[in-house]
Amino acid sequence: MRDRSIKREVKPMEAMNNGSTKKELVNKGAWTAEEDQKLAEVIAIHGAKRWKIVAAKAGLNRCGKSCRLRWLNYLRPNIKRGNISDQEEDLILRLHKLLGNRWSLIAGRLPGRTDNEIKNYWNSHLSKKIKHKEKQSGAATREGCCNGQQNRVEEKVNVEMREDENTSKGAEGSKINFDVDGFFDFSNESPLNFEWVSKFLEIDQGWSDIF
DNA sequence: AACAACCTCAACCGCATCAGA
DNA sequence: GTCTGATGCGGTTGAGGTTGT
Repeated sequence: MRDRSIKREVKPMEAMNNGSTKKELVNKGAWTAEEDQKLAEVIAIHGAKRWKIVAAKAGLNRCGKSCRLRWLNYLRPNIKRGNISDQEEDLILRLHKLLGNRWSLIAGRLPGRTDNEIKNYWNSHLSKKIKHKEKQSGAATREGCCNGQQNRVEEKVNVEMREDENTSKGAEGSKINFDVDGFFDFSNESPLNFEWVSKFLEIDQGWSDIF
């Protein structure tokens, strides 16, 4: 994977404002290696929370939000960078079908991947792939296939799942009682435990059977 | 070689939610 | 119960790289 963060020019707020007299000079734009190091050091001491304090302690003129994002998407240990495998791609597709654009939840199922990375991957690769597939299957529909209906069914599943979430997590109206947040609560789970995958695939298969 | 068009991805922005006072 | 600041999330932007002409 390319790392632009070092090559990119840092544009402090001052420069962005054309030298106008802003009280706060907040550093924006790409992070330098030096900033990364400072941030990592401060997080090692104070932990990865209270981002405003972390930002202040690091003395980087960065807002807490920016520090958090940098840590989560880049500096955090065990970050997997580079190509997304076919297996991971398949998983993303299935999870997206199930959850929609809930990138953080999807990322939670892919150890070492960040929500931002998955979101980017989806927008640049998978959404196009799907459009392409739809185009192909759309042609097939005209020849007698029922892909349009299939899409509607998928949409329906998503809607019903959202309703499940919004109501008492197990609404009566839906065909399957499925607690998304419960199911995707990973707090007590090892990231390498993939038992849930088969569980998920079972459910996925269940829907296929229903529709 | 030069330029334009397209692609990728790090980072920002705005909003929603949460937690503490 | 309300207010306020912190945090988290998804959408969007834009710099820089790549590819095509």
